[in-house]
Amino acid sequence: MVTRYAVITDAAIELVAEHGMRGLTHRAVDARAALPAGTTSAYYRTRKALIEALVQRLADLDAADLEAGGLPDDDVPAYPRSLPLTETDLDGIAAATGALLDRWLTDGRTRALARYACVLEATHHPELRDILGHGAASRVQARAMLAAAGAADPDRAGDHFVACVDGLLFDRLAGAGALTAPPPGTAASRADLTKAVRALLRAMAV
Amino acid sequence: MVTRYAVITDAAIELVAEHGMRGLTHRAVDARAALPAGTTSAYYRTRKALIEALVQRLADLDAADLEAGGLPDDDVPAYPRSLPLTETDLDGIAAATGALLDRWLTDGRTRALARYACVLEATHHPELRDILGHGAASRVQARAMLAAAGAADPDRAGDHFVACVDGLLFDRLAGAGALTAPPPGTAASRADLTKAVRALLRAMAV
DNA sequence: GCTCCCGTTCTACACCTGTAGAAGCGGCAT
DNA sequence: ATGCCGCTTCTACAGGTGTAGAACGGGAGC
Repeated sequence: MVTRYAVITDAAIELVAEHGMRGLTHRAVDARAALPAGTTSAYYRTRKALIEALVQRLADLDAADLEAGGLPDDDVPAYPRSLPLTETDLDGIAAATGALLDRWLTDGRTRALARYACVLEATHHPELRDILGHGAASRVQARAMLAAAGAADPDRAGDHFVACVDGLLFDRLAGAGALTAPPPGTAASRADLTKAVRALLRAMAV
Repeated sequence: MVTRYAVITDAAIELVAEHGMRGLTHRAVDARAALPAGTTSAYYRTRKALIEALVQRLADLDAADLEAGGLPDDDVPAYPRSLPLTETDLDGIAAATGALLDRWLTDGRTRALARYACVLEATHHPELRDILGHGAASRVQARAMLAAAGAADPDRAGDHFVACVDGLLFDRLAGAGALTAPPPGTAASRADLTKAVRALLRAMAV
């Protein structure tokens, strides 16, 4: 059974992805989740509480994905749900990352868009940053990988790496690079992303 | 003499940077620009018109910076206002890019934040994308540079490059990497960014 | 049976926002 | 000076939004 809290926060995520933070209102969430009017307002009295719950939900979903390790998604077996922690071969890492990025562009698009909106929001609401714990997991992963690959300063390099990967993702999500890039969800897209990530890894691992 | 249009759109940019798109209202702009109530509403009857003007203003400001080429800023002589188009030495390009990025983190922070908010907004309002012409200039520049550096596929590589650079910027703007990164505005910050960009260039130029 | 309680649903209300139109005002041409 | 015309300023108003609290309902405990 899905708790009502999850129903509400999931609807909130969809709204933010579709209409931006501005589209997030108590009543809109009720409508989107097909709940009786006033429900969201009862569960999260203030808007701040609603946003925090939304961000927490994003973090929880990520944690669940991480939990699954590199295992394929039940729903979409072609994709991993997160990077395999054990992998040390750079080509393998790049391929997995490329696939993962492509997933964020297709199935995960909603969540990805909501996340960027929240990260931006965290700029003027620091408490969100703590909840989001911004990409702490991927950061740790990246550092470990680069350390294993023999980078001189794996911590800095790891941070640069995840920032760049986030940039690649954002670029396509926002449709900036989408004009020239291969369409998401295709093998070409995965290959292109993999290639970029591979280059990044090679660059950072020195 | 500064036109009233510029006063309004500049105030709008500040508002968006500080409080997000949600903070952008006709009345808030009036207050921020210390204009009589109702002024913004008279100049831009609809909210959509206001946003489009804001985005256009961002584009114009960028164009003005580009116009200045790699020349130092009048206000802040330590920084260039855009990348030198002529430069072909990779180390030189990296240094200039690093300095430029650091500028976006300090003096240009407001504009940078507003831009990211608008890019995100463009996700659900495609007409904004056309106005913003997303980073077309930097894209062209990057492609040319990488072509000169002998990259195999300079167009794709150039796009990857600007996406990654944007990622580095966003990462620090949003305060994600800001915890571990050197504080902006310092030589250390510039060095760190330059190093990351240098690595990127090396990676993409193959 | 009645009672109490907690989760749910409904209503109220002050305030904010977008947008339209009226009122005011200064200069220009007649 | 008179009348006209543009810019500017003010006011109105219909929704929308955040938040609080009242009404409802059904199951647990007596």
